[in-house]
Amino acid sequence: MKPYLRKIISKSLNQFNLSQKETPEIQLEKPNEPAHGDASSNIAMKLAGTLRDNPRNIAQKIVAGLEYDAKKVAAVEIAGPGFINFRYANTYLYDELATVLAQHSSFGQTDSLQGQKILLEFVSANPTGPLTVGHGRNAVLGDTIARLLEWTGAEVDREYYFNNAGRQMRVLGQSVRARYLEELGEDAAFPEGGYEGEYIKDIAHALVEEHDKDLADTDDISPFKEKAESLIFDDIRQTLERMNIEMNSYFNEHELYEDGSIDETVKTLRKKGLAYDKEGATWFKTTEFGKEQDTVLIKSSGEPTYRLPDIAYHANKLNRGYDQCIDIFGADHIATYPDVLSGIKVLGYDPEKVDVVVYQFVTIVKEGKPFKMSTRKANFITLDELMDEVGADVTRFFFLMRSPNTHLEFDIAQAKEAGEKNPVFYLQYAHARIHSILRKVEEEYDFTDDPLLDLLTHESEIQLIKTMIRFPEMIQSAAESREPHRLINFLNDLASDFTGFYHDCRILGEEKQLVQARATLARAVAQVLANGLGILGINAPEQM
RNA sequence: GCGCCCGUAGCUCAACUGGAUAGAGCAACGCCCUUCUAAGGCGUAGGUUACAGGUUCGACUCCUGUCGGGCGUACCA
Repeated sequence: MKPYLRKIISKSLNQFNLSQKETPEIQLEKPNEPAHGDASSNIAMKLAGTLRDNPRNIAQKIVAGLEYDAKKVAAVEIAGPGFINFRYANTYLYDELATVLAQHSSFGQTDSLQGQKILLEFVSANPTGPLTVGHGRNAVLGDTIARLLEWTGAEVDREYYFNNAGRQMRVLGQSVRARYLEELGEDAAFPEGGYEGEYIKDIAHALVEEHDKDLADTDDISPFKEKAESLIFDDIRQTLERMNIEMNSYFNEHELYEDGSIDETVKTLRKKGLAYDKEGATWFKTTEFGKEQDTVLIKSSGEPTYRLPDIAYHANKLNRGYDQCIDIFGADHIATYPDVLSGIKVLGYDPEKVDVVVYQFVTIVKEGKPFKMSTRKANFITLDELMDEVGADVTRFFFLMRSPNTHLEFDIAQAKEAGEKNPVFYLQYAHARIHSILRKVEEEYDFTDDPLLDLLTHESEIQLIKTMIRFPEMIQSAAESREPHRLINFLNDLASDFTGFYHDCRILGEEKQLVQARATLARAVAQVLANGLGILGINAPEQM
């Protein structure tokens, strides 16, 4: 509908003989006041400056020049300082309702990103411990954005990037070794800053079962490290699967060393004069890109910092032919990605193709107090524990409810009592309730003719249809802005409008044709709820 | 110190990216189950959108400053 309105407005604007430059973008929005119609344009106000005329006069002229199809638009009004308000015709609403049913499980899909290949990198937690509630926001956000992009036509690959070398993993190996020796009854000094979690003991135990005492005398920590990595990764994969997340690939940072791209990256940076040696380390001249200080790429120990492989990794991704690469980062990485963008630009790639979604931290509230998590200190709540308590649906919903850009407060106690009052149930309940009604309708009626949708004239029915048909537009905006919470807000509105309809309009027991029309409407709503919940990765049960 | 993000109802958060009278959910209070699921609905109360300026037809949204919180500013990831 909006494209149609834009078209007719644009046509009417021809009367002013505006140049390309003078023609503002025609914005249409849904007024929050129903009295202001179904769509509203501020175009007259935008033009007031260039046309040097009163906005209401301009609006008059635009409206006078509008040619529209009465089957789509019922009325056009001028209101307030110069808004042009459109009211949709019911025939248009019935057509759209029919479209929902015709497209069923694909209603809401668009082709705006058709042909685009996107690589979405997320989670990317190193295998040093189980996924915690802190990782949850990243995981769920990434997966849901991927789903949104798929609904707008893109082909999305989900990738998990990790690094199994370096100091962290060394300490992990040492921690496992200490627990291993401990279990064998030998004296073992636990490494300073080691990983204290119970899961380390489980790994050690597995090693004892597998190798008995054979590893006790070796100084090599790699068997400990490798076992830890493999068991922890098994656990991570399982957690992700439970959350309805499936990765297409796991990318080991190590590959970048093996294929020489790390060396290549440094070489190129040097050649461009953007990398140099100082005090035994290799530095990246980030001051050239507006940073206050240069940053270290390779430490004097010879070990690269994470920035270097990060740059090489992004080059690698773009090299694989993706039109766009999206990263999901926590706020703590905010300072690093400008360096990555600078780096790949130097390497000859288009930084515009890299998009970073930064989400703010999750504050865990436990027993009414903020709770600081640390994987190392074993101060954490795992995603598995959370899902044991509230299930995967609530877990996903909780992380998606809020804008990525705000701090998310996660109250453990509140999440636990979620069975009673969690908002996700409101959506699932509406869906289940519709199916319950539809089951009864099927039992009692046998329809042979097509439904007469124009019997749907009640205010609640019209309202419900209007909300429902905004679905594709919502997906579009949620995908573009990478803000899944918009979809949740929309589904809440839809469920709420359905409940209004449910109270105002009975289905069972009415005259047969009306039963059919209303059941058809209800079916369409259930379809949209199911599609929306599907994008969120949440179940849409037919019974609760 | 500097950079990024945030500050909206008692609490947790929305507000279609500059639109018309700032909305939900919890919590509080008062109603509504012989009618398709009360995991629901209706109503009441709750606000100087942190504060002070500015930009314009119009500001929660943009610009400047102040205060408060988070994150970063590492030869840690």
